[in-house]
Amino acid sequence: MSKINSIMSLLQGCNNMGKFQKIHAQVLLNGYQDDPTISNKLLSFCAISISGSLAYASLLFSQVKNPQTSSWNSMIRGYSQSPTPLQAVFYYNKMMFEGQSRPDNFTLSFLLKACEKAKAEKKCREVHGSLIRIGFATDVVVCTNLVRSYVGNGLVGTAQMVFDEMPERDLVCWNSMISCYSQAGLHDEALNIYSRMRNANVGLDEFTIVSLLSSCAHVGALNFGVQIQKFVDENGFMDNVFVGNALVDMYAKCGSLDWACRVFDRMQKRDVFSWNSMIIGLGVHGRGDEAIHFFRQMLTAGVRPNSITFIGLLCGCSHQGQTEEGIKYFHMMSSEFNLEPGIKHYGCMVDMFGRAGKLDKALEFIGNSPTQDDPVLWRTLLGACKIHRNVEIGEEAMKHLVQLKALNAGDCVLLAGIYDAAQDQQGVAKMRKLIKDQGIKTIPGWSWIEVDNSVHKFLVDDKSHNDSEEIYSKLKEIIHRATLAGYVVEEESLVSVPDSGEELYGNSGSYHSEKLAIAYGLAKTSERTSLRIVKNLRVCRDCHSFTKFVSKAFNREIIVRDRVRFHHFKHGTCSCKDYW
DNA sequence: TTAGGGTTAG
Repeated sequence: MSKINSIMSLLQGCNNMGKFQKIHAQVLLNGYQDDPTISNKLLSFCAISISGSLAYASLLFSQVKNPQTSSWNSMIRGYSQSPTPLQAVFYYNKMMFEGQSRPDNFTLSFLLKACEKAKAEKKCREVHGSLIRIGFATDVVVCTNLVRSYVGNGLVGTAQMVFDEMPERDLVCWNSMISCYSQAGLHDEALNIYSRMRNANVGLDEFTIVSLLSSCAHVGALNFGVQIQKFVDENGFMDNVFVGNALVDMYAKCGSLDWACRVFDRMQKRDVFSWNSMIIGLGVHGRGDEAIHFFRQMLTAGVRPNSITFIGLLCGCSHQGQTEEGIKYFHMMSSEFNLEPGIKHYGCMVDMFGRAGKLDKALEFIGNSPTQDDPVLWRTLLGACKIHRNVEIGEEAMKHLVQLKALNAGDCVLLAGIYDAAQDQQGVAKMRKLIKDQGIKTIPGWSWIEVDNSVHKFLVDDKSHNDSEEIYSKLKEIIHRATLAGYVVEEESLVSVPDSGEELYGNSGSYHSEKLAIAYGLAKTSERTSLRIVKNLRVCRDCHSFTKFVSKAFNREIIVRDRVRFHHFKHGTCSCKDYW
């Protein structure tokens, strides 16, 4: 074996910098440092392998005379994966400036990865221009990287355009587009891309399935999720832990905890994602004690919890009013698992004490949190003040929201409700004026329901649906039957913003989106079918009471997922026991 | 003998 070959084989087996430095010394001793094969190999080990060192790679690179494209690629690739991806852009600029070597398809792929990670939008556009000029606009891998880089920089529309113009799209490319939409929270779009993908005959694999299931989970598309599970079983994809986890999460988020459990039990291998999905699922369904039971099993199985596990646990304790347990797990995070509670864990605690009526304790937790500048904590407290009709602490929370310039219409509506309960009409008027004068934006409320594999979305007083007439006449019948069963309209807050088209609590005379979704569901599904509704805001008291009576009058189970938890309505009662 | 895709919170 020649000396060069023996050095190459030593490098092949190298797995730490100590060994590497010895090999490097041999290279220098034999004067092989300018051999392109050797120098490339040295560089790629330092720049790319897990046990390498980018600082050492930079040093080596500075000693290479006239580096070849592959050497530049090693540096650009190495930095694109590092915590300082902008350095990759720096090396690319240097490469172009020196002009000795030309970038190839690999250079551009690594560079686009760096632009995605570094949030270098301008550079991403520039690379787009370059790759067209150099002739890589037809390279499916380079273009897939371009699409991802645009999405990573928030330019979803441009990414879609690049995708649409690609002359050839393979399975990975389609999967990328779906996962980009799914990760950007654009779940309708992710599901729509899939229907286009089916026509393209590229097939689908585990990656496709995982992204699709994640989108199904977010929009509550249970029927579609069930179809995917059939496909999973037929193709033996259950062995894949990602697929199993995504199925568990989909069922839990679609309100089917029994099915989530069944999938969980069938899984050959479970990781922290599998356990977290179950714990969070149980927590948001208000089954905190079962979440704790799963947590104990998780520890017995030797799986280490992470900070998300504790969000699930604390959320479960909060919805079940178990403050003592909640405090225990909050402290356990740091004392037993070396996990520092983050702002979201403090948020769970504020919510937990707030719901339980321990408003002083909630206030104390905000004071102890890592930052008091988070509007979410104050908003949570304000919500609790609404439940417990506490004007003084409510005003305190409001004061902080104003100071943080984070006030929204929902906050004003909450405080108006608190004033209203205290029969302080001046306070109510003050809030109404605040919304109007400051032009505070409201979040449109909507609900959706999946019937026959398609999702139907409703806004407040929505008349845009094709079956609108039928929906409204059904709603009249439902209100009549619910009233016979004991339903009485609950007018809550007197705040309303006329003509805003927004859904605000107690906007008397109008129909909240979930009522329209329920009417559609009852009109279009057969008797005894459960209705599953997803809502982007919290359910108001009136709709909550309405849904209870509808479940009784029509003998239907109605499962509503609101912004923070699940409500299972059956025989006139709700699983949250009116504690929400 | 160098490239592109996946899950939990928010």
